[in-house]
Amino acid sequence: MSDNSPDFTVSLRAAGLRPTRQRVALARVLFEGGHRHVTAESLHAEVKATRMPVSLATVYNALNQFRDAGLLREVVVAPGRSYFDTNIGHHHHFYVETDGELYDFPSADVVVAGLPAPPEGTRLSRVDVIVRVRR
Amino acid sequence: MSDNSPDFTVSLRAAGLRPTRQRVALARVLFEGGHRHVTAESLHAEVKATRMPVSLATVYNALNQFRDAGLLREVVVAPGRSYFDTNIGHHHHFYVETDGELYDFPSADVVVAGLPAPPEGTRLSRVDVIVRVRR
DNA sequence: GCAAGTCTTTAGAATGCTTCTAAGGTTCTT
DNA sequence: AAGAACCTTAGAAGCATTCTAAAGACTTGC
Ligand SMILES: [Mn+2]
Ligand SMILES: [Mn+2]
Ligand SMILES: [Zn+2]
Ligand SMILES: [Zn+2]
Repeated sequence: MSDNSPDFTVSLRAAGLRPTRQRVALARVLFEGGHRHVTAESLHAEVKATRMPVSLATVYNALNQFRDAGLLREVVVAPGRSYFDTNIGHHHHFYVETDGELYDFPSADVVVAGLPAPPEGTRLSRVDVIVRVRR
Repeated sequence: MSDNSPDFTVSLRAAGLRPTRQRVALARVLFEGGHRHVTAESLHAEVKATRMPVSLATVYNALNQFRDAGLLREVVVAPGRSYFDTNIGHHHHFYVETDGELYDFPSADVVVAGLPAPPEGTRLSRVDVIVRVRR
């Protein structure tokens, strides 16, 4: 590579995924700017606009693979409304119910204390805090 | 009414809903015992077992109406996985990702402190804490 | 570089959950 | 009891997501 763009080929390979044209194009849209909250549909629209057509099935495949590889996390806010989040650090969300928008806020400010022990035989996976607001 | 069962006719009417046979049968299954987490499908199976057949469309209609009336709350834990919760008091949830079970825990024990102010022009609706665990 | 092997993409079909349609039935009001 | 309003229902439709299987792309060893 002779330019200064991040080498998604390397990170995809490190995640155990072949760096195909489609996955590289999707990774660029997802990870080149700041943090993003995308749906499969919105990402599909964006990547098509880059003149690298990718099928919707491939967008779903890639999002699920990226999530399974730890490159993304999934946030479910409402039935049939799932966002993929490029911010994989500790943080929580505002969800604006009236228009479907999702905003981050750092978990550093928030204290979630006094959680009971997980049910017998289970191990903690993640604590999601979703603050639902309306306009 | 001559027996000692709760009069769902009254609570349904208070919620602005006609106490039809179907809604009363559903209310009985939902509210007669302790708190419940049901899906449309699971409730449909239960009410059919009471020999009062109700269509699945009616179960969906009733769950949405009960929720809109504040008799139930909806908890979305995963894409395509929505529970209706008869516990409408303040509490939070353990979600066992590996088998789809949902358990309550009281919010009294839990402190969620330091939440940032809601985005401009929005009002707080609810704070959901979902503690995800795996077996 | 080339072939073989493996993995990926894709269009379109299928799925699963939820909502809609519109026709017939129930409940409420007078 | 009659009219009006509302409710239930089967089946169709909708929507997000996954599956199928055939064609294409990437990788490895030569
Ligand atoms: Mn998914
Ligand atoms: Mn619903
Ligand atoms: Zn986020
Ligand atoms: Zn609950």
